[in-house]
Amino acid sequence: MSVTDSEQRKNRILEMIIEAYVATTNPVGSELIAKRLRCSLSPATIRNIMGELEEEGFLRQPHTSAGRVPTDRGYRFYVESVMGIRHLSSEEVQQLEGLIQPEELEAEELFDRVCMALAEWTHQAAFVVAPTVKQSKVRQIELVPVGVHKLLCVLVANDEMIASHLVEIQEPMTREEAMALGRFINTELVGLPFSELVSCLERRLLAETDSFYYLVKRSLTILQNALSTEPQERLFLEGLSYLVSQPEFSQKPQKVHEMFKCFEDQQDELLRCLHHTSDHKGLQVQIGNDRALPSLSECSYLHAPFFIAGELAGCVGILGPKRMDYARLCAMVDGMARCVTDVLNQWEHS
Amino acid sequence: MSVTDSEQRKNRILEMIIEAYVATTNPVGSELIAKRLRCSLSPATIRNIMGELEEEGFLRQPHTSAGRVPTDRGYRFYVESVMGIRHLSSEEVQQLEGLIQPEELEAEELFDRVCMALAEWTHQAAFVVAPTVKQSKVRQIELVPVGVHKLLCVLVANDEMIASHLVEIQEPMTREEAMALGRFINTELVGLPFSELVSCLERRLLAETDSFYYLVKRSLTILQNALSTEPQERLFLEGLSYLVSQPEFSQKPQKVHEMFKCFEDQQDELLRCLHHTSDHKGLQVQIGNDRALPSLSECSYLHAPFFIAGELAGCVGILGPKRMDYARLCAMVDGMARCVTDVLNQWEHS
DNA sequence: TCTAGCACTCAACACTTTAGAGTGCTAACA
DNA sequence: TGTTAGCACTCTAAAGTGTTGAGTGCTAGA
Repeated sequence: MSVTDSEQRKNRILEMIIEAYVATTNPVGSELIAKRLRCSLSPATIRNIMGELEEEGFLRQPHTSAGRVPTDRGYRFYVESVMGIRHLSSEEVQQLEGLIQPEELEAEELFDRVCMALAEWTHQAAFVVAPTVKQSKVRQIELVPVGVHKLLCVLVANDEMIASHLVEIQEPMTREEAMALGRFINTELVGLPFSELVSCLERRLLAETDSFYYLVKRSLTILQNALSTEPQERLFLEGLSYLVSQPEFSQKPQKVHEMFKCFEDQQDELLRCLHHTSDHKGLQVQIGNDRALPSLSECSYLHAPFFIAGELAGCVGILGPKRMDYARLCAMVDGMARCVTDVLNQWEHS
Repeated sequence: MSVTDSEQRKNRILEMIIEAYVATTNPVGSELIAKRLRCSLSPATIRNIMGELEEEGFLRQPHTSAGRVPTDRGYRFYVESVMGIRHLSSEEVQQLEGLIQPEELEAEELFDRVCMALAEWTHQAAFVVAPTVKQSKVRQIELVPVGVHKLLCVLVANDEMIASHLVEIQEPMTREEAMALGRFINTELVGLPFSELVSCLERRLLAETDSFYYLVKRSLTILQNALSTEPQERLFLEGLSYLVSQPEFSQKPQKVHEMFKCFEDQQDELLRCLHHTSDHKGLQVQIGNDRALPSLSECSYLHAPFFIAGELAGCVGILGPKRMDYARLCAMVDGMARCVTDVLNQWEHS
């Protein structure tokens, strides 16, 4: 038997162990695997191989007389080298698009639906990290006086994102003044990234010779105020009940409490974590994460990016116990991300 | 000993049992109560009284040789007749106002903060049922064309509530047309309740002689669309981790899963439930609720209304296990509700 | 009307036993 | 050299047993 043959067999056995464990939550013994292999190998041989896999750090035994359980490293190896990702058929993707296609036009509504649909579909806690206007460029900004000392500032980005913020203003502003200011903003600032608006206006203000000095100053105050409350990105989170009902957590209420505390109080941390590992490469799998978020050390999350006009815009993903059906769920998350990209780009062109 | 004396004593003992049980989660025995009463009665006498309380349905025994535990009826009686509500001092209310007073001006932000602050303060899951523009009257409506086929419809109510909805329009609309339509709406419809806008416009449309026929028709389409996606009221929910960590639930993962499923999928039902029992009378306590929401049968919730311009606007409350410190929590919820009323009315007058 | 005393009940805990699942090792076999 | 049967060994989970102690209800007497 060649070296690669033996390696292949080992991988196959690791795969079977992981799949059996994921399905049953029970440590997997040599006999079960032998049975599944239809007598091509005896339990004793399987045991030898399992011993090797344990030495290499892919498996471990909860106790002497128990079967084997995958380690983080085992899962990781499985995800990266062993499992096959089934891609969704185009019919499945179309069905999915029907599911999330909202009648309304607001991006927020779409992301919310995507998140709920993903949770419902995978029976796992699902999340969406969504972009906000702050990541795009100005298409249009409208100022609507509301009452005497308030101004509703509507920010429209070139990728259909919309945000509106109420801003307090010291001196009252008439509708005409608001329109003049709006005209100024919409001729001078269109096309700039929202993230650079403030610094750009500040620069113009320093060069005091600007003939629009007063307009620049006033827009700066308002936009600074409006943009300060606009987050960089938004997190949608749904289906937490699925997380609670996982057998590995239902015996550890302490763990569940920690996780929920984390969702409530550490959203920034959580976002940073998801964002940090997300890049253009596509689907990502994170198995456990002791360093960044100890409360989620017993969880895995997997997420895939979606794009607007070819640019990375955000990601969709799920969060579950380490013991999850990676092959199936990867396909689903990946499919959903593609689907979101499709829908967003249909919007773009409409 | 007169009848009322004996009744008073019985109530005192019920009170002590409930308070001891709330504090420890353990069934309460006669000896403990006797000790707390500083030897004014012997355990045997207490036992007799406890026996009576059990016959009357206020207490029950988990098993023969256990202490007593309050029944729903026991809690109810305690809340209605026995416990004393301490009201918050004005300093405490002021402190509270400092805590929730947001720097931003949006009502949504306020309610969100109130909800989080209440959860943090009480260490219970907290909720706010908040009004939307649909419950108020039109102060101002602005139409902002966004792109070619979209219109942002900003609804400003006379009580500072603001909502904006993106509406798809068939025929493109210029900025001038939008302004004309806006002028029409803001002269003709101001002061009407948002809930009656559509029917009012429909009536005018039937009387075809209206000289503004075209404007009426166009506003109807737009407002119908904008208002259809505006909910009647919004539910804010925070601090669910506190619910998870209650000892009575941490042993019943099934229950926790049901509760979370309910929060995720039955928000309407939940809202209806909270709204139904909320009225002008003030603080309300619901102990268990088997009929309406079986998933929350093990929970109590208590909530107090807040007002805008003297009108019932919504409520704030908490949700926890039946075994909760009603006296303390009632005072807190009541205080928070008053505080919200104060803040909202300060806004109103500013 | 209250209380001391007593018999009774039952959950909780510690302890023991047993069954069985699974292992590692060894010697024999292909 | 890789595979396998056999066997001793380990350890958990479940079931059974005995003991303890908290708490009760009842009764008779103050």
